[in-house]
Amino acid sequence: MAKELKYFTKRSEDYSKWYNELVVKADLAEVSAVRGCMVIKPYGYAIWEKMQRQLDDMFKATGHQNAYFPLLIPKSFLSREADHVEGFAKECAVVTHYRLKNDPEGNGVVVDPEAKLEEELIIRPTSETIIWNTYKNWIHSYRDLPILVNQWANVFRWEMRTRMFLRTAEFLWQEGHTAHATREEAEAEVKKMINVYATFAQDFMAVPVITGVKSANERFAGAIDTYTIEAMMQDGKALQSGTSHFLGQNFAKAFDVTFMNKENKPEYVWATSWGVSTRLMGALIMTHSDDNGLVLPPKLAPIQVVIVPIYKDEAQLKSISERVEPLVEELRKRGISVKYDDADNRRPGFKFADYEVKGVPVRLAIGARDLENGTVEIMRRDTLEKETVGFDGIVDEVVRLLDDIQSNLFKKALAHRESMTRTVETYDEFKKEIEKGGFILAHWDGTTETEEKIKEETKATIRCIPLEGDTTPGVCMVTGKPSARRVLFARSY
RNA sequence: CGGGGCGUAGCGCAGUCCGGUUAGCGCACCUGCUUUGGGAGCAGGGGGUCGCGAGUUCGAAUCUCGCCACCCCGACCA
Repeated sequence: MAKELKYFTKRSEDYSKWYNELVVKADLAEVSAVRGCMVIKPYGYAIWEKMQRQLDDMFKATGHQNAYFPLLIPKSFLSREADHVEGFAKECAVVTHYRLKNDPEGNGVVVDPEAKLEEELIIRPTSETIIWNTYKNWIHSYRDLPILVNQWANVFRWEMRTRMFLRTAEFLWQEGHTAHATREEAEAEVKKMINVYATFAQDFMAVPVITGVKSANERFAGAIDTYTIEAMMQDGKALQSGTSHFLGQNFAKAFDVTFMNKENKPEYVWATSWGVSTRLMGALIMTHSDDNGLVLPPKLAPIQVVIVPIYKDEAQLKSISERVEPLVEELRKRGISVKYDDADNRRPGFKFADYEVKGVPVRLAIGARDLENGTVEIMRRDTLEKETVGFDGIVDEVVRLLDDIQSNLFKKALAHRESMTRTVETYDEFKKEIEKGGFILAHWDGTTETEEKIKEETKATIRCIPLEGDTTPGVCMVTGKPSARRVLFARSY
């Protein structure tokens, strides 16, 4: 099976380059003509749609509804919450005019200087402000609460450096924005949603994650607490894959959103927000893929099974098709998405390689030889193992295999993470270990100064204070001051 | 914004140092024949503002100056 890599930079040679090539060659996305933006191609978008559908079901199951809010946000809204604006002010696209006109000098069109807006509009980097400005009108009584709303949308941040899926100027995401009568209820919502994300990542993406709380330094601008799921990529770097924020009453105060409680007294509303983005696509790619291309977990693969006929002439194709069509139907009845690729403008070898690059989990190949023997060749993308099995019972075999691939991918990713997670006691040890990549569990005194020092000297940040795991106290590896528990360090994307 | 790199066909690149035929190669594309159980072979064909602008020169992809774009490393990144 050792095959020359004709199309890829090896993963081990240049991880960045491998990733970029993979995204393009698996037909997921490409760099667009617009600075910092990305074109998501149909195949990539199909994966995103599967993620969307699953997440949306999970949101509905936890009592949420979808709504939609404007793309443009009056600049003044962003001045309301001081901490919040601090995190975004510098990185937003601003709309200043509302009209174009023909260039008097004949060079196409120019911005009409007459059409200057009195108040500039900001293209949303996130929607807290416009949503809380709206919630002010929706909320008057405790009877109006809770509001459990989610929005699927695009957002835009003028990032200085972009990478496909991981950090693009424009990206697609969902943002949940909930309003509650009590602190306890809001805090429970925050935890509930980070757990939804963790479940989704692990059960559907087959990406193991560590759930935890962000340090003060790393949390969302305007939040009291930020919960996160952190995944480890194959190169040992961490990827923040989803966040859930407890916003306290900060936005309620900034937008003056109060409700009358049962005692007829006004109170500020408690808020949460939570989101995952197309960055999850990056996590998916960087967790499972190999030197032959993309590897998709069956639950998110747009095509779960591809069937490739091998034939010499029309007559052979016809008899193969007659054999395959009932199989396709049978598989579809079992809820499996199947593609029967009988295109005659590509040779089988090309198709094999092509579906491997695209990460299709299971491939069936069937030719004249198989027709005679009553067999079919079956290959699994995760291990690239193939075997020839009897045609009868192939449906059950495919179902079993899809299941097995799904759990195998998770196990593999988990084993990789475990093997690259270490515990260290001293700062010297830390500095040495961080160079090898991966997660490091170490004691920290809880101060921003120490965190900054570590970041500056090692480029590692605190990914989170895990909710689970070893909670024994100790002393900070840098300052020797007391530490409540070990926290998770890594270099990150 | 700092450091480095790059810009030549749809994509990837050579040619630039040291100016001189008609600007070249691989992939992709088109046509034909043979092929089809792991990215087919042969033959033929199409496709170029050499990033943009100015300058030097008999002559510029090549030298000079200016500008622009993109990529990488930093800074930045709820």
